[in-house]
Amino acid sequence: MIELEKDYDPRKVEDKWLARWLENRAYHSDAGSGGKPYTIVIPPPNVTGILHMGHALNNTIQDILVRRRRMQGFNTVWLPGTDHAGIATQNVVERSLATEKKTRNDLGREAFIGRVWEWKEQYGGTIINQLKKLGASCDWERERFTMDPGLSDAVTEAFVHLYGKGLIYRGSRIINWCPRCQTALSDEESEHRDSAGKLYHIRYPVKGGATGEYVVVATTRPETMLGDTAVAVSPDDPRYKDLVGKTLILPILNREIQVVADSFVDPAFGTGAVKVTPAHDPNDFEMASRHGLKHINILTPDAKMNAEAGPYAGLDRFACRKQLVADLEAAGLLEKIADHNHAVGHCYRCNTVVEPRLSPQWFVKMKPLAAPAIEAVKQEKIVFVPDRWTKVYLDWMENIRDWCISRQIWWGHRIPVFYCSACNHEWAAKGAPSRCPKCGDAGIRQDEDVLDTWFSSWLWPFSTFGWPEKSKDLSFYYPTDDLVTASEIIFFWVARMIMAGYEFMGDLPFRRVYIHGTVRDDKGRKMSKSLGNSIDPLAIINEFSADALRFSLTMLTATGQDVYVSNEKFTLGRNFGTKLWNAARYLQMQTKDSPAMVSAGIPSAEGLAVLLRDGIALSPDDQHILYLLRDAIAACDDNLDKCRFNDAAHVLYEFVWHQFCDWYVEYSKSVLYEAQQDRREHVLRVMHFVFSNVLRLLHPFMPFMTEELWLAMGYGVEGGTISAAPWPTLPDNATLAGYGVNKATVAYVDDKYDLIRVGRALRSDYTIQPSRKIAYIVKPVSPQCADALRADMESVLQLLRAEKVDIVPEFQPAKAMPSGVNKLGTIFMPLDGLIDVQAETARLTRQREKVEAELAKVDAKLANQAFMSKAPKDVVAQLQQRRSEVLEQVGKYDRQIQALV
RNA sequence: GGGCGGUUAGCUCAAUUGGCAGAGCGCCAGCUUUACACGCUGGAUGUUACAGGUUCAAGUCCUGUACCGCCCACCA
Repeated sequence: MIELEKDYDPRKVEDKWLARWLENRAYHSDAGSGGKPYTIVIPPPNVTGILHMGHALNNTIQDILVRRRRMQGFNTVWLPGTDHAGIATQNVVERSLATEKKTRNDLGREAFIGRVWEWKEQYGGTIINQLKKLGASCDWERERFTMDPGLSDAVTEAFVHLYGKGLIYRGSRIINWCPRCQTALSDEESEHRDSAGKLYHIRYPVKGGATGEYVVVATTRPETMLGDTAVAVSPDDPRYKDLVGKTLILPILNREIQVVADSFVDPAFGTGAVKVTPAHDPNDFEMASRHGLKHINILTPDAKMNAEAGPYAGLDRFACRKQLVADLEAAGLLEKIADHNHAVGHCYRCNTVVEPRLSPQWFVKMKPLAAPAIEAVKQEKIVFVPDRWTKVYLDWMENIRDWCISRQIWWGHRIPVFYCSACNHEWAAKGAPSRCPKCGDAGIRQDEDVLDTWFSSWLWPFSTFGWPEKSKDLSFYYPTDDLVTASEIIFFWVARMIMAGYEFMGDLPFRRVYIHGTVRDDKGRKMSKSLGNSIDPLAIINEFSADALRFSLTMLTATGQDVYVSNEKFTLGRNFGTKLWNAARYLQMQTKDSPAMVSAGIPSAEGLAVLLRDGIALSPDDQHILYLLRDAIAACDDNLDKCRFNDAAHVLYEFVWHQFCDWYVEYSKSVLYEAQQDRREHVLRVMHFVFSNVLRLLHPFMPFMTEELWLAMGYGVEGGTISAAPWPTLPDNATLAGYGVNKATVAYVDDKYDLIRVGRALRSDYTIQPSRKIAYIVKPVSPQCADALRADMESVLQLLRAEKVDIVPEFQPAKAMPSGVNKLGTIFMPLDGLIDVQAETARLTRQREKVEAELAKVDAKLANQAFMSKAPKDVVAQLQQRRSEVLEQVGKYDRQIQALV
């Protein structure tokens, strides 16, 4: 044993263990080196990221899963890494360039990418180090980065494969364009946000019509009219029947445009006439292809008006909107401006309003990839926890649209497509070809675009294990077991990984997806930098400890529900840690003279048998705590199996604090302080046995403190680790009985504790100083109870803090005496004339009223014939049992009140 | 517009399959009880959002309403 300091110093202990774990390669796994595999791949945080509460929760959950499996003997690997986060990282580096008054164009592509790598080398390890501080038991030797050579190779392989199958194509489509990042975004990367906009009603004069003959169109983006090539109306709209086919004059530009009929148009919305801007609206684009309309792009990449915008060329889109509206108004062509709330797309990286824009981009055909991924989930080969996400996933998958994978940025995997300038041949290839495979010309160039970051992430579960090589790791660790992530990322990542798994590996990427809630502030708002309401997990680690952070988060997060946190909430985990620490200290102090007793805490095949070495029978309290320990292990396992992490933590919290500390340790004091040596040692054994189990059960939740205590208590050896200790299992009921744990005794102890509570309440009601030892009298309900209590008197005295407790079966108090009723009997507190008759009458009357109310309730139920005939027997029996108890108590109170007057 | 989640003690949340509504924090009273005041003992606190329904029995199942939140969506 290593003596524990009075105060736990988490900074010292956590730093120490962190260093040792890394040094000892404590969490390294080798393929095939014993044990069935258990695999988790981390959702790779952005390399630009810093640890926030969402990460803390996400990784704590993964660590709980992984640490438990490791202790259960699985060959466990938790693979860490980071994501190159194309746009986000490029933005970060561009910002730092901006401080030097430079742009990426000043550097050129190659030099800029060099800068990004420099940045990555310098700051990219931040979040990994923060994960280590959290206690994440990743196999750090396996850390991967989505841009490292192996993964880049996987990306090219995947691209070439899909290209070869015709599942990747290039086409001009309306895509979401971020004018600030100057790149296309996928549909998922454009976040729709409700905003209070305007609906502008604009008059388009009819060519050759009378003065004042207009078609009025409604639009939220008036500046796009500069790109209009038609106006569409519903074919069934009587108002416009005669207009179809006619020509309108586009105001300002005086472009002649046709009126076309298209069933897309909803006659009930706006004016029933829609301006058609094929180059800046996906629906209009569709309409244009149906009617053979021209596309006129009016925007530059940074969302300024281009030459097509005539007088507005050069203006920013919003400035143009303002000017155009003013000009229309001056020309009498603005009918009205109505308020209109609608959702506007924003760039998920920089929050700029995205602009739908016609642009040549690369796409992946998703429908064929989706089919097996839908099947897998429908057949429950892959399950979502909580189950409701299954529907969200399936809805999205069944309506999946092609994925825009090209980005006009520099940081990322360059699209491996090459063009021959001699023969215009286009092909995809791995490596760096030097000649056109078709004509042999050396004049070739590679596509300028890079791939969407998620194009590398979707390969993560197998690219990290060496794919496309058929590595030993890959065959051993794949498919992975659990994926733990947040709901935001189901479409971005989870769904795509499932598709990639089937497409490239021919097998599912993971068996279970646990979706946890979002961490919010105490007002329910998402934590964000701009709101300034973030709680920094590292600040919590510094103020409390990593264990406290983890345990608190786990306790507070109901399965799949959002969690609201504030600084004070982390005292929960801190206080629990302190409790555990002090329990350990107490145990150590008591064990000083009997060091051998520690052996009961050392996991061994003997298990409980070690307790019985001296042939001493287990006391009722011993039996009780062992029984509850068994229950706690069972409940903890069950909850962890079901991803009910908060319930699992709660079971342990309750067991450790209230069962072990408040009752068992308190009981043990009488034995430890007063009993003879062999009984002392016996109790110490039970305590070490239980405590050792507790430490192991808690290890996944609070790895640092449990590791420290494991060594300090002497359950482990110097240089060892609790993660190598076996996960607790306890014998079933029958075996437990074989060790002398008797279920009836356990039930008796529950009743005994209840009796003690009644006795304590008496003392409290009469404000008797705790230091004053009371002599109680118990009138037992039966001779068996009397025997049990007599045999168990040491425990009763200790827990009741009583001087003595007389068991008097025939006790009839001669005078009024405070008392309380319990299953085992009535407990009296003789006070030697101190009783205040009035106060006591009031107290008893109050208590009687309570019991009587319950009696009335129970009686009403029992009188209900329908209930009696239809309710199951055990429910009725339970109620009848309760009735007799309550009835008896009412009678007791009556008699006591009687005695007072 | 479609979908999902939530509404339970002062606060934050639990409550597997319908079967005596719980915990933490806070609150009240008492405590230098020799591990722990980050503690111990005792205590108070509920029209389970609302309105109906099913059932012997509803926080739990069904129908509807209100409010809060999230996700998806091509009504310009």
